[in-house]
Amino acid sequence: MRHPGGGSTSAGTGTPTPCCSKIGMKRGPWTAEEDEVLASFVRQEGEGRWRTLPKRAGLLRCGKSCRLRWMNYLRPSIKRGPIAPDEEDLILRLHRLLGNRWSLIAGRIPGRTDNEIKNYWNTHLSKKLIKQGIDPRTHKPFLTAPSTTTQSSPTENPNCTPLQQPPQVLSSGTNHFNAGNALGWSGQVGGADDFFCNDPIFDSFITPEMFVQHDNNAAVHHSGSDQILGNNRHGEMMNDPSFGLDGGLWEHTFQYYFG
DNA sequence: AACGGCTTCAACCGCAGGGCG
DNA sequence: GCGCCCTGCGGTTGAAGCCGT
Repeated sequence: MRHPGGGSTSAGTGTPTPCCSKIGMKRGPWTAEEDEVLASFVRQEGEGRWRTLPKRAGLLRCGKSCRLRWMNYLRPSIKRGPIAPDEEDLILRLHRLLGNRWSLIAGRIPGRTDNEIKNYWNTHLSKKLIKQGIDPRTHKPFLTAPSTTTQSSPTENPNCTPLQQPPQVLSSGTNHFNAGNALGWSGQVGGADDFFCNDPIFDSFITPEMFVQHDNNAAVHHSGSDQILGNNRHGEMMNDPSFGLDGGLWEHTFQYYFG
């Protein structure tokens, strides 16, 4: 979409970037024909080897673009349609827990992609929180409310107490979560009700069974290169060192909340 | 109907991390 | 240990669509 038909260059250098740098490489929105070629090829050959996939599939796209298109649009498990209220609620709570770790949040919401959730957050939820006088980065009330007219109660849920220390994972540039940071933060939460706001909807999503299921998924989907469909992200999460069983965030969270 | 501002979201960019020789 | 390659992630961009005038 961006710079359709143009080539990308490294910032300020004028040298082509490795991706999409070849002359004749197509950019911008995908056509239905390209979608069909990519989808049928991935169904046949499986995911992976994205770098060489365009050549093998006969697509004039870079591997990165193919991967993104598949992950965010063509995967059969992708759920279409608007974000449901319960999904929105879950996103809010997971974001408070995880910060801008969109892929992890998406891993907890079946059929939704990290890109979709990221977009939804930036276009809807962050604005909604700001309207309510809540800092979307910290999930705490603004010290000085941005708007005096629409100011509501400090939290959207009366049962929900703002966290005493939110995940400080927001910085400029690429942002990789720090497990120790997360643990330190979770360790300072006043209690289980603070952590998950004593919310039945959240409880219904985050259950002990989910962790068992995701662990199993991890074992299955990381057994080979054919990491297909949404469950891969769940497995990825459980394989994330930050979330590993040896003192990882989810382990601590699980024990903390479920005893 | 035409126009301009605003919003949405698909797609791209740059970087980090893991695997491998 | 080092460098290369590949994949995945989060941030950013801008075309397309929406909406008010």
